[in-house]
Amino acid sequence: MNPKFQSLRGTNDILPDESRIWSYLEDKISDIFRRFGYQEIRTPIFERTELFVRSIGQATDIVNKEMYTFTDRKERSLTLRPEGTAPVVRAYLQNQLYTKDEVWKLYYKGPFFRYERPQAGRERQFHQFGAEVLGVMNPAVDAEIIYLGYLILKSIGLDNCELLLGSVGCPVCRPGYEKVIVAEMKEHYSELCDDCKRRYKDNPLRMLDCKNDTCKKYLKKVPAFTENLCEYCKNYLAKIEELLKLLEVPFEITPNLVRGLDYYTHTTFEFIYPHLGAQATLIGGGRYNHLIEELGGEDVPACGFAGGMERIIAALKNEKKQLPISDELDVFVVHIGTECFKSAFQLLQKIRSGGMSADMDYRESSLKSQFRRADRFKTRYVIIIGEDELKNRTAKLKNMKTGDEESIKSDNIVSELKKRLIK
RNA sequence: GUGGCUAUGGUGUAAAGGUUGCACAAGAGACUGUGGCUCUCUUUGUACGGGUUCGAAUCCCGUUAGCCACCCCA
Repeated sequence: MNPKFQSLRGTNDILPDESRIWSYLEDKISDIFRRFGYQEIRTPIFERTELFVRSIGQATDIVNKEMYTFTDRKERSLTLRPEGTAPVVRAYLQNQLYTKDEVWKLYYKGPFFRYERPQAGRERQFHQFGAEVLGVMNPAVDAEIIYLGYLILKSIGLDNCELLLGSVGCPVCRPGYEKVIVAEMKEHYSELCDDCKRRYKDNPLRMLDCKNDTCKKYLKKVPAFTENLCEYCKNYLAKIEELLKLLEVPFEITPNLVRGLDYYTHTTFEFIYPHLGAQATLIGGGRYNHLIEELGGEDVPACGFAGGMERIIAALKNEKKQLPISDELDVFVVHIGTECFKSAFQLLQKIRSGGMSADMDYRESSLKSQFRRADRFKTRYVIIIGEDELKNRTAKLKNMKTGDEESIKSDNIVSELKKRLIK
């Protein structure tokens, strides 16, 4: 078959076999967020373009080439949200949440959009969940945010991820360190790759992330940022390390963990699942102390992370772990002959009203094919209504696991099923 | 955005320019009221649009989509 339409590049239909996994994970993740005291927030799918430009950073790849931006009928530039933090901060300011409480712990989940070349683990419409703590500057928050990510991954069976931890400094020490990089790289400028030449001017810190061999060679001589942090930042990072050790979360200090969004300050971290190819980051996050001010609020500190659903599911599949997903059907109603259809249909709805899952074949299929169907649906009990049963005002109840059959009075079917299925 | 690889029933795979075959899945039956196992039968395909050729799944071009690497990020 050649359908007239197909989904756009980088977008996917999540079919029942997959959506079962999605719902399971979403429930599990929401549950953990709630246990940690986070409340859900839902923000619109699109915002003014300027919000993302201001928050993510003019010079970043996301803003420069990866946004789904369009003009609406009033000639406003709008953008499909490429990430979750900026909208949350916007909502926090717009709704003046800070007047109701100094501290907010929020979580979200949903679709996000980036115009990139798709690849396994990278879609144009992808799905993230995330958490933000607004209003507290304390290493305990950073540590808890990291622990939260750790626990989510662990509780779904991904307990062998690597945690990378770093710091991008603060306005006190970052400019100084950028000078160190620039000074060190000055004499090699002509040999740098094109990207690094640009970064040299725009954002020297990003050079540390370069994969080019020549650049890497020279960058090795640059002292690690973790050695050049100001006393405050150094202490802050050390306290997070201390708390993570307390919580028995293994981590690795990465001197050059630079993230692609400009708003980060101090803490940055990433959970990596190494067997996933190039798209290995499952969860990424950090502290963003000046974003709220940048978007027009007071200077409120904040910290958060986001995790990628598609990647987590890919990792889970790679692990070949069985998820405890139940797709069993409680009851399948089998009918024989036109006469019995009505009673079967009525009974079906009664069973459902009684709180059990039930289905039937709406076609007049053979008994055999109805049973085959019941079997495929992993049915626990089959109810059979035929002419004999109709005459005697009874139905046959068959336990599909044991094969046992018994005859039951019509009036008692629902209660008998309940007795067996609902504990 | 750059480079490379790929596209055959619903799914997974064969056919080295000459009849699109197999397995699984799906449907019907093998007992005139009973599923899983077995057996039989049936349905369904060369991604789309051009070109080369007597003849194209096969060669060429374009489109679309997927994959891989770069880039970036969740």
